[in-house]
Amino acid sequence: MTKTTLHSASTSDAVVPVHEQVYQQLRDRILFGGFLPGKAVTLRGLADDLGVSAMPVREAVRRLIAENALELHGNRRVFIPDLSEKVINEIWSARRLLEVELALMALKNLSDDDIQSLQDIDERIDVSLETGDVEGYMRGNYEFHFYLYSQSKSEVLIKLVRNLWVQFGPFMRLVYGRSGTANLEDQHKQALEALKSRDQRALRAALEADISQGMGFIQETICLPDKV
Amino acid sequence: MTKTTLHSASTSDAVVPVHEQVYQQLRDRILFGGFLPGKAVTLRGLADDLGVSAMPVREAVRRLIAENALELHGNRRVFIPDLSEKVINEIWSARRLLEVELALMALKNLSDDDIQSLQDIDERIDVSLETGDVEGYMRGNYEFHFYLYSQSKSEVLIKLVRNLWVQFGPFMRLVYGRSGTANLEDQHKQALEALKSRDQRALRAALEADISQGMGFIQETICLPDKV
DNA sequence: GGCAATAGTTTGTGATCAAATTATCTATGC
DNA sequence: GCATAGATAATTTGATCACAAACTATTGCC
Repeated sequence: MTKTTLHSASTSDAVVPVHEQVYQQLRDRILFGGFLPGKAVTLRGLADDLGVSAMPVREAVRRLIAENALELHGNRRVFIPDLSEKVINEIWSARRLLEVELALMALKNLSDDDIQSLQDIDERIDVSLETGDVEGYMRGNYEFHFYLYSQSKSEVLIKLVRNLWVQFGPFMRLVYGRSGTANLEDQHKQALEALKSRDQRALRAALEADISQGMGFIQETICLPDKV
Repeated sequence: MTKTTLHSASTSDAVVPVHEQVYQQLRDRILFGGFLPGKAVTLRGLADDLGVSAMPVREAVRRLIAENALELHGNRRVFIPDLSEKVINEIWSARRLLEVELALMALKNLSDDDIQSLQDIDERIDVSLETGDVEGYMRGNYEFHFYLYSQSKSEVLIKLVRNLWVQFGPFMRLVYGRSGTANLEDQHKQALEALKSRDQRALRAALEADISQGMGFIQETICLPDKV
């Protein structure tokens, strides 16, 4: 058990509430595979884990439930969602719909500096892939996609997409934890080429391939009967 | 096969927690125009208003903030969002993207009984339009759309769309409160015709017209300089 | 008379506590 | 040996309180 201590930053004058810090930490852990799908969490357990009282955890958890990052069952217990194949397919098509749209919108606003930034992120992803750093890869992948999407300047759509990402986050870790990062093809290279040449059709194809790779892996893992 | 199962199927006598009831009431008020855009709400105020303590309100409000139905400012105060024209346009295009997709998916599963149910809802909408019952119209409109979308069986997309509706709910009331329901054309008639004839193209056109009418009204109202 | 400092009020935040609910463990009967 | 019922432990839920930040209105000063 890792006990993390939350302390207010002494240098920053902006006081960020504890429930906000708890929210960020929990969302990060969910997004990047800190929890296993289907596992139950308790308020007191999380509170002890994070070194805070139960109250801020309550608010953060309530928020994460609303964002589909956590699931509240009829028993009043909170779970990491264990998605069915059907739901995975729904997320898959929703991602295709929304993220392609976001990427195309972003392409219009994208500067050369932005492309360079994306390339930098992608190089860090390559390093993570080589060293087998699963969490590093997941963080890099998230950063790559949302850096691109942020250039669309469409905060509304971005929030919806983030809503999807927190749902399959725990599964991504499962997939990579099982099959490793070795046989992962970096689909971002083609996306970068499409961005450089301002090719909408190629960008759409690259993104759909990238999404299909990720969600396809998840779908295969779901169908396996064995559990960890 | 003996008596009752202990742990799983005890949903019959489901006791609904107070924070859940508060959430539903507040969401309804937001969806159907019970609050004005830009207005601040207070936890104690809402608690007194609903006749409950502050704690359940805190949880419900935190949840609504996560769903973009309420807005948490840096002052830590909670507001009904006052959307800019830019955000309205983002919601507009997001609605077009998602709701057309949902309607087309629903069309595949739609039975004749479903179409009859939609027609019944639409007749109630007509009554509301004639009597100038703004809230009745808004509830009927919501019911019509989400009955249709529910037949898509895509819970994930539906949640995303509901996330959009709570955002423009307060503005709809502003629009209809200002211009009345008299000059509202019922766009659902064309949608119903398209559903009956299973015409995808016509359905898309009808839905886009319906969405454009609503969001167009909002956009016009936004641009007006006067405030209530 | 206008502006800034200040006191009083309001409000969100976090902690603590009691009651209700659910899960887990244990013992008992068949 | 297995299932069921009761007892115990763990957890959520809702209420209350203390505190700090923010807002309002007043007062005092130039």
